[in-house]
Amino acid sequence: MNGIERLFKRLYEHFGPQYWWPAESKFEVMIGTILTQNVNWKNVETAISKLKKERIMTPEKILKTDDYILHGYLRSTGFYRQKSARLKEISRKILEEGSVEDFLDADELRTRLLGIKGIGPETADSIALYAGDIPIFVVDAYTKRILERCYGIQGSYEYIQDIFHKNLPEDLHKYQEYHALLVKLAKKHCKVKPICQGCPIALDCGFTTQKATS
DNA sequence: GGCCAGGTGTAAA
DNA sequence: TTTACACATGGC
Repeated sequence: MNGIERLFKRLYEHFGPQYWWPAESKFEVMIGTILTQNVNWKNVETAISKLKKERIMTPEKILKTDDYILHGYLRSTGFYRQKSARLKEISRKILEEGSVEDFLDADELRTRLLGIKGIGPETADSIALYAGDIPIFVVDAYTKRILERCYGIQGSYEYIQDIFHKNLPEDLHKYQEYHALLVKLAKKHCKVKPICQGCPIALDCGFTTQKATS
């Protein structure tokens, strides 16, 4: 068992399954991946609740909603002007394909997603993994932080992603759980400051018991 | 009051 | 190819 598999095993044994992505529909997953860009998930939940309460959690309704109104619903997620435009753009692309299912089932999902303004590698992979059921590893800021602290590994998005792809069997549910578990660990024990406080995973690294230096 | 949060696009070095 | 910056709100 390699280090990447060992890390997964320890995370899973400690935290248990996370059952990600937290959403009631594939479209809601897609909306969530865009709204959570560089923003606390709590702020995203507020906005998603409003979209559901107003019954506009569909591509058709999003497109029909006035920009000014949509801005109000998305305000808590920050960058709300950009994000309103991005939700409308992906809704438009979905309807061009027919439906959410058609959009997700068509060929070259990741490539098509990356062609949409406002969707970068992490958002594209999150949609592919959690809505498209395609086994591709999602790399986020938490993943990079944990790898750097625990293993001294740094690199581009693709470099980090390759490490997971090369060290894990291609397994949709394992990829889904692994990413969720990394987020769980980082939120609880791998904050920016203080670093790695009370990490329960006992990784083979020099940081797990180190106290904050500033 | 300052730091941080499940990024991305654009422009300049 | 890398770096700097804008985008913006809310929790702690």
